[in-house]
Amino acid sequence: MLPEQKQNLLPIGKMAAANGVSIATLRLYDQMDLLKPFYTDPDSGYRYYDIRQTSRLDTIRYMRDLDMSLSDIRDILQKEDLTLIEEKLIAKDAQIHRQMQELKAMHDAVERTIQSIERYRKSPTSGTISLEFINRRMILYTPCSCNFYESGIVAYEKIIQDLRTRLMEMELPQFLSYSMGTSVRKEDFERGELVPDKVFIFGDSHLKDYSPNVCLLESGMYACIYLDRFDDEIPCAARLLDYCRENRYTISGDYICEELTEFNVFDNRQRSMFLRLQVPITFQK
Amino acid sequence: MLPEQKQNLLPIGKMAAANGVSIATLRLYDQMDLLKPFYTDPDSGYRYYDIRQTSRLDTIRYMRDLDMSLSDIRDILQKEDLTLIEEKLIAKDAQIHRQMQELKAMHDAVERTIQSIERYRKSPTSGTISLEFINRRMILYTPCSCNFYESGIVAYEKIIQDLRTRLMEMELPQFLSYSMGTSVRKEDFERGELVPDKVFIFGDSHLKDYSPNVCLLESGMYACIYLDRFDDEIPCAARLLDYCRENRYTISGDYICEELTEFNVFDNRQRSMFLRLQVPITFQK
DNA sequence: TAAAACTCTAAAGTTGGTGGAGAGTTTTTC
DNA sequence: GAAAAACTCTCCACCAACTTTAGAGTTTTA
Repeated sequence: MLPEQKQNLLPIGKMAAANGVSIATLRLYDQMDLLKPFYTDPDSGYRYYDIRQTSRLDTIRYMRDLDMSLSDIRDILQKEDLTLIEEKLIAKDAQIHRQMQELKAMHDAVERTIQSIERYRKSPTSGTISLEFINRRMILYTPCSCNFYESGIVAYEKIIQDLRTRLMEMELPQFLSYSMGTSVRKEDFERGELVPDKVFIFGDSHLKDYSPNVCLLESGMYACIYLDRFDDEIPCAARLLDYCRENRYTISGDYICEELTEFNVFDNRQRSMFLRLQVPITFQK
Repeated sequence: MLPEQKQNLLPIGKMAAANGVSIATLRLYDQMDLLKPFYTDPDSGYRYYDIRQTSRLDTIRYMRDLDMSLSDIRDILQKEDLTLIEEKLIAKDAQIHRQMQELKAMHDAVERTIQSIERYRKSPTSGTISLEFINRRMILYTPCSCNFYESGIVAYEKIIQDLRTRLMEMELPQFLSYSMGTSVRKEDFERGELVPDKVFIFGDSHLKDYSPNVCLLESGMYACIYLDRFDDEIPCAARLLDYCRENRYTISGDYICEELTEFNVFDNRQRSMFLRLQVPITFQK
């Protein structure tokens, strides 16, 4: 090829710079038959592009930005079929929609986690008793067949495992960003016996669609006590019961142990967590 | 290790099933020091996990779902620093925000492209003259120093190249999904001389923030003629001018040649495009 | 004509996995 | 207690869409 014929042709570096892609990318596209240089010098192997090839490169980059695979793009470009392109674009649009929903869910999960870290940081010292208004909450539970207060942590973990599979079946992931809890029936708690009734996770509005094993905890005033070790639960629950009696509060529902994990960073859950034991109460008139 | 000590330990397959990950993934996490099995048999090399390690795995999966890299996750888990985790999460949240905006932009671009394909499909036959109301449009332009009607397509391509780099500098990608155009000043057009004034792309509302070289085309009635080849522009423009004169329309602004590319699938832009030549007009009272 | 700038090919690295081969180990079944 | 089934081991190759590097050759500029 004569030099004057090359005047409208761009060597690979110029072509790359003009289009904001790397030289290696252009070589890859050549190799993959996506964009062949207008002319390749048979002696030196140098690639020369026609300026007008930028429009095809545009198309490729456009589709790549839309996250289509190179082989898909090659197929589309080879077929030169407008209907096919339109179909792919419509499918892409649907996919973008889904991705946006996923991102929204991710955002919610991150927000929840950040809030829970904040909460952990500002949690009261162990032993603090408080009276709080707590909003309505949705829970997803597993009924408790064994008494893990007696049979130990391993039994508890097994039940959690059950909850976990339940969650996985629902395709409701991000187990982490929900906090967990256990409940004891009002009657048992009032007798001073911690017999576990349910193990559950607190969910958000997503949860309400999945009906089985989901229930509502009513909003209301709760007597609460904070602690930072599982081992202290039984004595603290007793203190809470005493507190309610001293103040003549009427216990109006089940006892709940809410497990606020800081962030499950460590291999054992024992460290870096705190618990908020709570009973709903009403006041005697 | 004695068999009874293994009773609370899960071999890799059970652990994988319980957490909805693959065996290979667990092995990878082991290798990458993300999650070491609680016990590894020194003879057989078999991995045994403690049930409680699921919480760490949760954390890893959570961060993976948030698209963090394994090495980032390892660093976070090693540091065990709550502040660091929170920082990362906040950064992640910001990134999710950006991604959502990107997706929005992608969606818009896809919509635009689909519309332009529809439009191409339903375009009138070449030579059709029409009177249309056209809405206000924003354009990003490059002033035209040379007359490509005379000096040919290569000069035109060079100007487009200039526009392209301008767009790239603005980090406004997806050149493809905007249609292009050229304009001729009213006075020149009325004299029947096509002297190019600007080369531009039509943008949407994004564009208005970037002030230099952006301008507005007012809404109004336009006399238009459709054609499907660049070569026909000059005679068609002449026909359009005649048409305006015959009907005693007053030309109220610059002549515009709008290049509606179907989709830049092919190496040369010539094929599969159509043009809409247009002049804004007012009616004599 | 030399130096600088550019380009070539080929191979390896990147990330977060998946899949397979061939060997060894545990558990189940008879 | 033996055989069969199920499980697990390591090591290696593979995926996409590049990026990076090495070592050699080519073109442009001074």
